[in-house]
Amino acid sequence: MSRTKARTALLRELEEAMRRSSAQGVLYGQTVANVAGIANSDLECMDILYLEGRVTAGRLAEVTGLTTGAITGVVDRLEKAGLVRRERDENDRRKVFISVVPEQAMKIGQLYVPMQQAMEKVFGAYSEEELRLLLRFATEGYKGVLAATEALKSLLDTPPEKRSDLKLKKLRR
Amino acid sequence: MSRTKARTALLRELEEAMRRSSAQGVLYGQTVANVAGIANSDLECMDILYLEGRVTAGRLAEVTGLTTGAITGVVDRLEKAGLVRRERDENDRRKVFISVVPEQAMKIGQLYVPMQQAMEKVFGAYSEEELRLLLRFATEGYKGVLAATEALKSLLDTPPEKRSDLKLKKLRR
DNA sequence: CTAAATCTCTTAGTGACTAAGATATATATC
DNA sequence: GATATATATCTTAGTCACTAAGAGATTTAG
Repeated sequence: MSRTKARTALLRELEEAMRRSSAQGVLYGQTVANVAGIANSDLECMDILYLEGRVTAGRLAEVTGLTTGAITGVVDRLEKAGLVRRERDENDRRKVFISVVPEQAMKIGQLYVPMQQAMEKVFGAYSEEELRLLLRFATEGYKGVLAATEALKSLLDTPPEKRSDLKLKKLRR
Repeated sequence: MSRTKARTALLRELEEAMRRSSAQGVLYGQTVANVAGIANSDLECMDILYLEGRVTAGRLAEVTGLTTGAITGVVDRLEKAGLVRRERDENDRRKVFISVVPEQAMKIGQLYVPMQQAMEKVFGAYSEEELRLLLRFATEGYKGVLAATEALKSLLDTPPEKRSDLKLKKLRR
């Protein structure tokens, strides 16, 4: 019994700690956007472009969950800031590929240096085996949160009379 | 050397996994706000109220980094939704305390159930000792990110000519 | 008692977003 | 090959949460 209680307390602490560090991570991202002088969504798109390389406007809309109209605005701003370029696909001229301008984008990359250094320092204190445990946890955690998100979204498709009587708005993705 | 390389690769994977799960966590929060039919900041304030209990409008502005004007809007919306109540401080009648209406707020709490279940399931696969490691990591990680955020913000106070030539906007916190 | 400080709210203006539809191009059908 | 349908992006009009600045209202200091 005492064993179980200790574990319960540990789990609560863990949840709290995870929440806090996650919230702080969000704040870091917002600060990066602020310092770079771009909107939050703009930074998110830069991130996607960095991960996926050359990507169409429609794909950005898909991944971010924004409308194509909003993406037009995002790309306009990023282009004006010299961070990305629009390139029409020569095979399918309806498509517009967005690609980063590496020299400019690198300046944004610089803003992640403090974070990387902090993380290096933290990771430095762990053995390789411990790091593997952390990796396993991060991977499983991601899957768990993804599943939870889907579960939550599916509430929206449940007819309202079968749900709690919260006032609900349409979800936009 | 091969040892070092393996570790480097592990670290990269870890960073990537952390980033992904963190991004998914943000998405979960946005989904909660969407399902509840309130704005993101409104949910953040509910969160603070839940953690800190009865809190003044000014304190909400402080913690969220929003202006007091924005908080007036947040509280207006939350009050209209029946989630919080405004109460004037009888000792200092300039102050307005905000407190949650438990019955209504509980409905929002329900929206975190899928997440909690997912997390329980993930945590279930770990021994108590492993959980302690995760807690240590989460705690240290939080501190690291916090420090990194401060370091990044301090760039803003550095005179522009000593910084990279990024176009910068004023930060708002 | 008056001046300054503190706390919230109001006002005017801005920027990112959505929904709906316009435009341009590509694909399928007869 | 012409016409209809589908696809990809952009445009337009309107909305909503936000900021900056300052207007009450009340408290604290001199």
